[in-house]
Amino acid sequence: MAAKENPRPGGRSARVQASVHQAVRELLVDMDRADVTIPLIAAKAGVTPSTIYRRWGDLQELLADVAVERLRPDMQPIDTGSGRSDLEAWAEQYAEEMSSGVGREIIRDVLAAQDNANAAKCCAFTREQVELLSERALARGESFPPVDSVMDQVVAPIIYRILFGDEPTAERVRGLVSGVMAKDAAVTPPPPASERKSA
Amino acid sequence: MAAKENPRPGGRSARVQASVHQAVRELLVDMDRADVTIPLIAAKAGVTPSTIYRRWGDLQELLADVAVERLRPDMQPIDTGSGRSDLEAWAEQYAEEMSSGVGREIIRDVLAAQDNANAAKCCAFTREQVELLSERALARGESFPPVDSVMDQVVAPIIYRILFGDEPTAERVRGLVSGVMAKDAAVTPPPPASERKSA
DNA sequence: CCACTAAAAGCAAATAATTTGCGTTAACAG
DNA sequence: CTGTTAACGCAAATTATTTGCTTTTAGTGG
Repeated sequence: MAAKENPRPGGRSARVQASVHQAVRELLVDMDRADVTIPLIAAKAGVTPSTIYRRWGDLQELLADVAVERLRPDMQPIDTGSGRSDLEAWAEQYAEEMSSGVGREIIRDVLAAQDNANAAKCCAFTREQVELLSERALARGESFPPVDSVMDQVVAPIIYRILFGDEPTAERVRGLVSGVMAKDAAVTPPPPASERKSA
Repeated sequence: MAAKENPRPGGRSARVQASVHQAVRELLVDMDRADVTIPLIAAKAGVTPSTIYRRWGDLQELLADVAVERLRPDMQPIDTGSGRSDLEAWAEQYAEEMSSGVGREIIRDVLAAQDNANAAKCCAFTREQVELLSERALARGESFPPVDSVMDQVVAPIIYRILFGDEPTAERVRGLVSGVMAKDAAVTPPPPASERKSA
């Protein structure tokens, strides 16, 4: 049971949550993850440890809660003109962010928690980004592989390699993209095309 | 720093390790993971807690150490007659084992540890199995996709889905296999073929 | 605007886990 | 067989976690 979304969204409760989250983020900047403890976080956030224990349960849940926020995409994928190069650009940036030291730790924090709601959420964030790319491409009248295929054949391999100790290079990422474009573009040829203007 | 491979393989040290591992496995059978503690394990294993702390560092490392052993393949992939159906059979079984409750927990334990040597090891186990399938197929004179492709396009999506909260169905697994066979079989057409008999 | 209610926070005592110093055991080398 | 040292056991010291109770305060209805 991680922190609920909005048990009491007003005032104090929200302030405590924000303060604790910020304390965690700040501590993680210049400390090893293994040295971060709940009493430490509590002291820095100006709350009592029992508040954190009652609300988050344990350190892993708290870290997962903080981590998932950092995984929330902060901007739209850049528009490069074509679906394929949009996907390439997005995937390369995604791989780079995720394979950085910070990225790896964030992923690990999300996955280490008992509660996998956070993991699902983080996966959903990624999927939304891919859906956005897809919609953009289809709106242009281009073909684009099914979102599931992109998740399976581009996102999954990137994350798998990161988790299991290997770093995906930009070149390899391009290879993944090229694989999914080659295979599934044929499966989904220009569908409805433009659906609002030329009706 | 997880337990070293063989710091002093003889007698006592090995006995302690075996005893601790077994205690962990037994406890995990009928307890929630969140309730398993090091003092508990120590008591069951008949060692003092400080021994465990000194050797493994913390609970997560110990769990990861135990988990990776359970991930070691215990048998050869079954031989069904063709590379494709071998891969299909293997992948389905792999997906099933990994997506069971136990399987998920094991994967999580491996990934949650700071030390990612265990994760790498577990990935290597899987890769070895795939390599075995590949060698078998090539020895038969069949084509078979590159091992990396299978890891990226079959293994990675299975694990990704499991980790992020979604269960890969047998049908989907077959789809993944069929994807990798279709795409990469062409890239690797019957190579050396049979290399020992007809030379 | 003023109670009322209950969720969330604070505080402090009790319990449990972790760390650490030091003496002991036992694997391995010579 | 003896010396050396890694690994273990024990127990005290430290630190983290849980818990009962009190206080604060957001949300609600008079």
